[in-house]
Formats: sequence, C-alpha cells, structure tokens
Amino acid sequence: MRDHFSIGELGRLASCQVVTIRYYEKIGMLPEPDRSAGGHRVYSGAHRERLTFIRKARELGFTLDTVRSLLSLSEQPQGEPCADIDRIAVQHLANVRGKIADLRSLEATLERMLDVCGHTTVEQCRVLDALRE
Amino acid sequence: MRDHFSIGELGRLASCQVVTIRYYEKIGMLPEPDRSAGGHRVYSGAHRERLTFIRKARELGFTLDTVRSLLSLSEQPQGEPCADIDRIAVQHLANVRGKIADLRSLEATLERMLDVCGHTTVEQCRVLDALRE
DNA sequence: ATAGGACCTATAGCAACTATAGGTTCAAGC
DNA sequence: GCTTGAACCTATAGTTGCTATAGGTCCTAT
Repeated sequence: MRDHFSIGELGRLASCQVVTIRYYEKIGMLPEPDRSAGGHRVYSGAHRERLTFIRKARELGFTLDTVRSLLSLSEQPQGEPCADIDRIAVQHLANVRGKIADLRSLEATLERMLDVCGHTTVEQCRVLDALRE
Repeated sequence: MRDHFSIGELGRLASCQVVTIRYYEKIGMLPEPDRSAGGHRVYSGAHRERLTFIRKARELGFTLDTVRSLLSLSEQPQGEPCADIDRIAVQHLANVRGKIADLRSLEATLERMLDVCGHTTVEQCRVLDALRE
C-alpha cells in the first residue's frame, strides 16, 4: 500500500469525514502532516494507522479524551503491562452497561404510556397525562 | 398551592436548575414571566405546569424540539385525536430501542476484547489489537 | 441597617463534530 | 499547453442542551 495519501483518500481509508480529519489536527489528535507545493495535506502510513485507531475507538464509544489516553498508553515501551488499557476498557464497559440499563427503564416507561393510551382524544391522552404528572 | 414563584422556587418544584430555566426562556420554551419591582422573575402556576411538562419529557429523552411539538399538540382544542402525540412517542420508543441494540452490540464487542486480553504486555494487548484492526 | 443568599445580565465554554462562504490547487482529458 | 471541475484550502459560525464565570443588584431576616 502507498504510504502517502491526500486528505480525501485518508478519509475513505479510515472511515472519517475530511472536515473531521482537519478538526482532529486542530485539536492535536493527529500530528500535522507534510504539505504539497500547493499547500495540500499529504499523509503518511503512520497517520493512517493513528486515524484508524481513533475512529475505531470512537465507534466503540470512547471519548476523544479517553482515546488520547489509549493512544499514549499504546505508545509505551514494549514489555509494559497493559493493565491500564484494560482498566479503561473495563470502565467503559461499565458505562455502556449503565446506559443500557437507563435506556431499558426508559423503554419500559414509554411502553407503559403507549399501552394505556389507546389513541383517544387530546384531553384524554395518557401520554400527555404521564408528562403532566 | 401558591401561584407565584421565584425562579429558585420554580426550579425546586420542577426539578430544574435556575440557569436552565433562564435558558429555556431565552430559546422560547418558556414564556417570559412578570417581573418584580426590582426586576426578579415572578412565575405563575401555568409556568410551573409547562416547565414540569418540559422536564418530564426531557427525562424521557425527547429532544427539546420534540418537546416543542408535544407542547403545541397538547394545546390543541379538546376533541382533537391524540394520534400525532402517540406517533411521536412510538417513534421515540423506536429510537430508544435502536440505541439499546447499538449499545448491546458495543457491550458484546468490549466483552470479547477483554475476554481474550488476559492482561499481558502492551505489545501483546488484545484490546489495542482490536483498535488497530 | 446590614449581611449574605438569591437574584440579575452577558458572555464563554463543553463534546464532537457539521455547515457555510469564498477562494486555490490538482489531475484528467483535449 | 489549456481547460474544467472535483478536491482541496482557511476561517468562522452553528449544532444540542445545557453549565460556568464574572461582576453586579435585590430581598429578607436579624
């Protein structure tokens, strides 16, 4: 594979919008790439790997701040234990489970509201009642 | 119950922060209340009902824009069918279920990552591998 | 009369992008 | 070599739903 890409190519390769790549550069998530004579960004394979990592982690719901931590941990010298990385992932898993629980109770509430409503008129609407308390 | 409240009282009654009430006023979710001689906001029972409605709907995860629709539908003349309200709630329920499904697949992915990792060293970390592809 | 808590306005910040405007460069086809 | 239009460039503002800060004024209880 080639190891220099335009911003559009990099976007396609890492499933990331072009504007988002520039945004990542601005906030320091991606190092500034070289430029062509005319000022266009030229990315290396290392950029591609880093951006792929960022996007995967974002898809898994890690915050950008957490991705920063994961990246710096992943750059530690070989032989370092990966316990810190696991800890972050375990914490995130707990967050995800918490969100699932919250959404399930929301789901149940909405189901109950809709169950009893039965499509009547506005002044008898059970959904509105539920919101009015 | 009294039917005039300071902003702080209203906040306690409707489980809403004071700054958020002012924010709702600014974006037109809450009508401007009367003012005391010194310029402090004085709210009515109608304000209280409206804010309670908004907060309940927000707790159920409706966006402010959707809350606006719910409020205007709830102000329709008596006798109007509440089908539109039900439709909004059904749509929201579908969104919630979609999010639950997304989070569950996320949960499974994170579990798999952590299962195979086994706390080794950074260069063998399976969590990082998963992120690097 | 005074103290201090509650209130006031205005502005900026958060996460993580997305959208817009107005201009420049690059690469392919003739 | 020239043209054309897609892809690139910068800078700024907008999104959602608030929250935080600064610097001041009012209200109420003692």
